[in-house]
Amino acid sequence: MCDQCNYRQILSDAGLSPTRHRVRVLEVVGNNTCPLNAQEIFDTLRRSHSINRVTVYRILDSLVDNGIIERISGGRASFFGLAPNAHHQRHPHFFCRLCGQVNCLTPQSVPVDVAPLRRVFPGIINSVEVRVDGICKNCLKNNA
Amino acid sequence: MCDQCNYRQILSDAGLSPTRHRVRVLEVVGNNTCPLNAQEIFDTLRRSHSINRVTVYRILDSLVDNGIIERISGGRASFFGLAPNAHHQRHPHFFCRLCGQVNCLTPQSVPVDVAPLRRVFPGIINSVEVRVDGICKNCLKNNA
DNA sequence: AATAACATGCAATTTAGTTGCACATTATTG
DNA sequence: CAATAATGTGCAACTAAATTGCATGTTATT
Repeated sequence: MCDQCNYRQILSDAGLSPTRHRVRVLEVVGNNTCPLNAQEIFDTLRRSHSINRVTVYRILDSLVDNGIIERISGGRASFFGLAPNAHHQRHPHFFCRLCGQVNCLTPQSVPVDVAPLRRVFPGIINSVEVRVDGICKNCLKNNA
Repeated sequence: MCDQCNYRQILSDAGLSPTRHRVRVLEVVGNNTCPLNAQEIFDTLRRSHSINRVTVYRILDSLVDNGIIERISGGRASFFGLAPNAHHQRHPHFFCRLCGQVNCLTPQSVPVDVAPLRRVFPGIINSVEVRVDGICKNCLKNNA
């Protein structure tokens, strides 16, 4: 979730022209409190605009490739949230295997230190995903 | 990779009868130096034995449910490796987005501390996955 | 205005995994 | 031991998620 990001600016800075669709996809991802999967993003967009499912997938791919958003794995689908940047610290995610929702955890909740790996790793490191799997509070209550 | 594990014993201890197929699936997963996906495990097995793809999926699911092996996400598929146990410390994995291989990193390379989360998390924590994405040494060389 | 480059839509396809049901094998009981 | 129950496996069909090829539309460059 971001109140400080200028999405058009972010796109332009990355060399992507701020087309209607790209801006809208980025708004949906950026304005949501938790990561969404491609279908949810598509469903949200189509409620108010005409857009194709494939276009959503392609835009999500390019936003990930440009480091604007990040892909988070959860169950069999990918979820998308704003990538770490000046306003957004990197943080881990929780995937509930019952309801399938992905939620953000605080950056402090699962501290990781990638520095040791960066010093010795002979390839390129693009991202580090920390994902906690289990059962969320709500599901625990509802299925008790 | 494990030289010290008695796979039949591990299965029995978990309450799973050590059928041919289960023992073989576990051998393939346990004897490999890096995690394999379901298709690779199936392809390896069918070279020497008659086995169905669905059976492989079902056995992998039950081994994961019983905490014998662990599921590691990489690209669009799941990969499988021995779960942490007496002989195998928990460790992070590296997913190369070019060749699609998953490799094990040393436990020390990306230290994580789940304790802070465990103290405050209101749900159930089943597993914590640390996955580094990027480009591996080989692909870096071959595509330079 | 012409052209090139990039973006989008649509249908078809692929990949990874799942389900339902029949048959086979193993375990349990009388 | 046979009878029965429980578990395991195979096969065909199905589903969800994502991708591809190609036509058309839009934007940028000369």
